[in-house]
Amino acid sequence: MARPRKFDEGEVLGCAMTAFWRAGFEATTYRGLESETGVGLRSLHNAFGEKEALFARALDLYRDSAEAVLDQVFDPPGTDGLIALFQGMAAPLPADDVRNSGCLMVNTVFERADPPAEIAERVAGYRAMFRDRMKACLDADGIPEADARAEFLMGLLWGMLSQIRLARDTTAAAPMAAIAVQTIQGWRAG
Amino acid sequence: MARPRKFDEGEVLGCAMTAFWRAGFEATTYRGLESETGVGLRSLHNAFGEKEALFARALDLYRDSAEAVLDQVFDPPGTDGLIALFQGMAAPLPADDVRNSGCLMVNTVFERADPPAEIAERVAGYRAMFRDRMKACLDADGIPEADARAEFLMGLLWGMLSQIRLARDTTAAAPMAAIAVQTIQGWRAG
DNA sequence: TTGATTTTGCATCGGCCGATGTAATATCCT
DNA sequence: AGGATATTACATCGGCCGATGCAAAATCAA
Repeated sequence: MARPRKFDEGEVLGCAMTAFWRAGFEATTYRGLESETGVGLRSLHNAFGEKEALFARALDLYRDSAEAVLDQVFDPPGTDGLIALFQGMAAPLPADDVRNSGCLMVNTVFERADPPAEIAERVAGYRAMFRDRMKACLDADGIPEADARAEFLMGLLWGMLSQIRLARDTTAAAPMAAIAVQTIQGWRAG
Repeated sequence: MARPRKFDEGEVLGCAMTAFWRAGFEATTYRGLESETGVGLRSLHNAFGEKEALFARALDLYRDSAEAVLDQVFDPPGTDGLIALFQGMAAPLPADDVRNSGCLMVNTVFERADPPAEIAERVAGYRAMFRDRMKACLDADGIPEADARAEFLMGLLWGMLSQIRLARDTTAAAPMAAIAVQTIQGWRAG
C-alpha cells in the first residue's frame, strides 16, 4: 500500500533507550540518533513524533525489560531473591555495558527538574512497582515492618545506583551490597 | 581606582548555587540569573567568567556549607551524630526550602553525563569527605566493619536524597530514616 | 579637573537543537 | 501499467544560550 520502512522500529527504539540511559534526555538528540542508527532525521521524527514521546516510549521499554528481570530474580518471591538482586546489582560487567550507567529511571529523576506529567508518572509508577515487589518478597518470608523496610531497600538500591553512575562501574556498589545482604539476613534471623 | 560594583559577589554566588541546586546546570542560565539578581548579564560574566567556572564556585560554596553543618551534627563524632543526621534529613521544611530539592552534589552526578575533570573531582571529593566523616563516627563508637558500613550509609543517604528529589519533599524519606536509625542502633548493640 | 581603570548596558555573533515543509522515491493494490 | 500512499532526503525556520565587542558611565588618584 505504500513505501516500506528501511529500518526496524523496535531496534531504533532500543538504541534510543540506551542513548537516553547513557547520556540523558538533553544530550540525546535526534541528530545523534540519526548518526548512530543511519536512519534519517525526518524518518525518526515521522516514526516517533516529538522527542518527549520518544522518551516516554523508551521509559516504557525500560520498565518492561526491568520487570522481565524481576520475574526471574523474584521467582519465587522471598528474601533469597532480594539478596540475589543486591548481589547482582554489584556484579562486574564489561566496561561498555550500559548497566554501568546506572538506572534510566533514577537518572531521569535527577536530570529533569520539572518533567511533564507523562514522564513524572512513569518514573513514580516504576518506583512504586519496584517497591511493591520488594515488599512482596519480605511478606513472603514473614518479615515484619515490610512497608518501611521495602522503602528502606528502595533507598539503598537507588543509592547504589547513584554510586554506580558516579563511578560508571557496577562494582563500585559492592561494599554496599555486602552490608545490605547482612541486613536482610538479620531481618530473617531476628 | 575604578568604577565600583553595584552588587555583592557572595550574594550573587549564593543565588547561583540555589538555582543550580533547584534547576540543575543546564536549566540555570546566565540570563535567568540576570532576571533573578538584577545584575546585568555582562557584569555576571565579568565577575565569574564562563558558566563552568561559576558552577565550580557554586560547588565549593555548597561543600563549605555542608561541612559547617557536619561540624555541628558530628560534635562529638559518634553514632548519635549519625542518627541525628538521618533523622534531620527527613525532617519537615517549608515547601520552598531549597533542601527539598535534594543535594546539589548528587544532582550533579546524574545531570552531567560526562563532566569536565574540574567538576568530577569536586563531586567525588565531596562524597569521599562525607563518607570519611561518617566512618569516623563509627570508629568513635568502636563499630566494626566501619569502612563497608560507611559506604552503606552513603548509599542509603544518597538514596534518600533521590527520593527527596523525586517527591520534592524531605519527609518522603522518613520511612527510610526510621529503618536507618534502627540499623545503626543494631550495630551499636551487636 | 583630568586621566586611568573598571564596571555597566546594549547589541550581536555563532552554534546547536527541535521541528516542519517539500518534493522525489519506493512500494502495494487494482 | 498506473495511481494511491507512506517513506525518504534535503533544506530550512525559529528559538535559546554561551560568549564577546564596544562605547558610555562611574569612581579614584594625581
